[in-house]
Amino acid sequence: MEKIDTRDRIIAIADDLFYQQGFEHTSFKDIANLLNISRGNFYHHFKTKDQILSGVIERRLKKTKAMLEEWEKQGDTPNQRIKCYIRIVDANWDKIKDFGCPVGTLSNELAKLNHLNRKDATKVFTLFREWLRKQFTQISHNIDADNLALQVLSWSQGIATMATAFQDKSYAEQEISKMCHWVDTYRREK
Amino acid sequence: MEKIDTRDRIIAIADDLFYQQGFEHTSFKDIANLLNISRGNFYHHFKTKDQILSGVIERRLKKTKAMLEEWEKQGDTPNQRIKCYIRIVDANWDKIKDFGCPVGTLSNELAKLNHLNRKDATKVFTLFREWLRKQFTQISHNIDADNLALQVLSWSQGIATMATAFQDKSYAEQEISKMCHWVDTYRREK
DNA sequence: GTCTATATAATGATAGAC
DNA sequence: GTCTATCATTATATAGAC
Repeated sequence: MEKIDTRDRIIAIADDLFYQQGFEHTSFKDIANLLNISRGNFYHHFKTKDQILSGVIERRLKKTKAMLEEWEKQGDTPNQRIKCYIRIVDANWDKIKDFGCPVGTLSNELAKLNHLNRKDATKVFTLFREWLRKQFTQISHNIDADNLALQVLSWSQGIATMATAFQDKSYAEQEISKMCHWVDTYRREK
Repeated sequence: MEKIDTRDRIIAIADDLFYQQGFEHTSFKDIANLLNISRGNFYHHFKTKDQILSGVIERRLKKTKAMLEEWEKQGDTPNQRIKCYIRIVDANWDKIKDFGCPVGTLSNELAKLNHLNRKDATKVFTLFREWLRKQFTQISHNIDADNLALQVLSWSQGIATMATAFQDKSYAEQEISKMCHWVDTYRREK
């Protein structure tokens, strides 16, 4: 396991570039240059560019699952855990202001391309959605947890899009603190 | 004025295609096929593809201004006028669920491309923002009208992104009605 | 103003040597 | 597993006839 697998390195670089440049705008040449490998080498690991996309989405699903598990450990209460999600816009501000949310922007790009992997990209959203739903359920069984999960996703996506358009960090911070306060209006029953 | 200008026809088709396929994914060939003109003909009207983008953004700015003026006539109160904006997600649902919001998705695409016209695309957002700010100011001078304008934009963008990802119309309708109700918590002083 | 023909560069993808 | 050709296609863009 000492040697880093080329396939994994391709996917890791493609993940970054698909996020920062968009899927379609990223060429094999871009990835090859950053990895110092030849373009022909790609086709030993992937038959098509779409397969790289599949690999990238798979990687994002794995990373997201790992992050959600980490948040389970970090937050003692469901409210705290939900706030872990809310704060990622602030934590990743520098990237979001330039490239948007990686989940939302890929979803939008693949929608326009009518791409076969569109539904797969949505799965990343679904991971967050179900995790958030689970947290809200732990707060109370008398609330529409799935609906609240969607609201958190939606709110965050709005902030991310505004961030990319206007790059106003103070507005984002304000909205994030409002969201955190809003979450705490839902309290666990004793 | 009987003859429709080819330049205008190019921009109108490009406007649609940039929205539905993305700017970069749309080729001259795509536009030419729909217009039944030759590719070479383009360069009589535009020197580069970027100039078509500029033309499209200019067109969108004009159309947006016209729409905002129309809403000024339609709504008797600032609250009603703001709701004209809020309802466009519902009115354009069929397109938004497939292609997202034309303003937000172009803003995001040009951000990733680090495109020279990125700031111009943001101007469409700014038109809505300033118009909404004006409406909120008419409701009351004791509120942060610009901040509320941003909130309306942000909220709508979140709904649009969720629409493209999950295509759940009932959720969108619910959020829209919540927004309308929220707007009416701000009332004009007598 | 519109067309055909063409230049040029880049793309995704393949074949085969090492 | 990686490389160097190379192919076929597509893209933006140009030149010049009509």
